[in-house]
Amino acid sequence: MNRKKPNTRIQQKNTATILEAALEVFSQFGFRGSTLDQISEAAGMSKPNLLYYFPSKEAIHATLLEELMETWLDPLHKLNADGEPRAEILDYVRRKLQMSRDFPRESRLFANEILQGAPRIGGAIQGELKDLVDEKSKVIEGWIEEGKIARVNPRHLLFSIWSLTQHYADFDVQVRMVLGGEHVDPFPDAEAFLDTLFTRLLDAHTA
Amino acid sequence: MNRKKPNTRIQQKNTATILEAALEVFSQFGFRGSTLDQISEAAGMSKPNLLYYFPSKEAIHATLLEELMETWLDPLHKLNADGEPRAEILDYVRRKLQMSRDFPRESRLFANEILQGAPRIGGAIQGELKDLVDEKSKVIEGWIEEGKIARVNPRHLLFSIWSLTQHYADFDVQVRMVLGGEHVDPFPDAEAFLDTLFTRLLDAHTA
DNA sequence: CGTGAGATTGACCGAATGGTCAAATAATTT
DNA sequence: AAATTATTTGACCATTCGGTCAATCTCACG
Repeated sequence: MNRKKPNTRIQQKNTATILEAALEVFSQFGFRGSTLDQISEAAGMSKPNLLYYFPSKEAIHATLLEELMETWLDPLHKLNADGEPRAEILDYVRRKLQMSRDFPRESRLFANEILQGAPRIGGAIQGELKDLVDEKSKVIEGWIEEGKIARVNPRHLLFSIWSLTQHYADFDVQVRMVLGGEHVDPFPDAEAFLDTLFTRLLDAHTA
Repeated sequence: MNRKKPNTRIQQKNTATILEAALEVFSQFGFRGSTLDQISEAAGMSKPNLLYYFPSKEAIHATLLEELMETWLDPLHKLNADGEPRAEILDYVRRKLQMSRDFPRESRLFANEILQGAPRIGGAIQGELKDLVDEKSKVIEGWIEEGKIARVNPRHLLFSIWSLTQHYADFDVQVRMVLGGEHVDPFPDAEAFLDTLFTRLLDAHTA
């Protein structure tokens, strides 16, 4: 009766396999640039079998984006108003950078969606994300008023954290090409750089 | 005889119209996600007419990317080793941000290409761009050694400038949604924020 | 073992895609 | 104005696309 929840082990395994393959493909080519044949090949099963587990290409994509939004908002949720301001923000930066390292495909999936005008997650952006940003901006504003961190535009501070950290996932290819060999791991240097950057930004003339 | 250069006025006008339309479409949907029908409709001419001026979909895309690379490298070229370090870098940031405001589609076209693994401009990235970055990194390194700016990783400094400025073009939709109304212009605040950010980053403990 | 529900796929469909071609139209030249 | 050349497009083609379907295969359970 319930068509949505995977019940048997086979169903669980296959939906997971499909979503994994779809993430690989969608994150690289975007929704319209990806084909069910690509996904089915990546998943190692026939195209009709994909559509046995998901009603359509769009349903697969939608499921991925749904899961993504949770993962995506989580690090910001953890920004604790009662914590030590500098440490809270620097930890947030580190968590976001870690996500770029560990889940680059998710980052690219998100980037693709936004690049195309957020046609499928515009609601979540204007709703959940905006609300969360409003809330956390007030927290940051409070820290500024208390003199705990230097004065900055809170919303643009968040934008800067997103862009700087996601850059290492979304533009990974460029980063590695510019740095030289492909064997190079940019992340240690990136973390050190971002640490320095945000420390200097937030500590400025805060004795 | 010469099939590459637009000679007559009609040719010049039409190739320009086509490239303009193609930029609009490719920048939103990426190469594989865009269709010749979309482009021909956006250009206000028939599909066979597109292919009268360009041999293929790929040729249109390639032409756009070629033009783009010049535009893209130009601001960094202007970073002057003999100028005042802080002003040079801040001017570079402002130029890049201005490009995000004035040429957001070019930025998205570039982002799409990199997201897909830079299959068509990988060469230019490993060649021209890497060389330019190597050169300018030495300049920045020199400024650091002279004590003109605070110590930072020059390459990651450049990455940070790219990511922060391009974010306002590539993620424009998200930025506007999070900030509230669509009538809001994020750029004045963005410029002020980036000014502050890089000033604090580069001035730190440089008496 | 048998059987029936669940899982899998080859063959196929209509629509869309990149691209061709011949015929028509508009400029340009003589 | 006639002839030549450049431009434009409707009709078409082969391929690929998302999706369907009927026919199989598999496997848990009696």
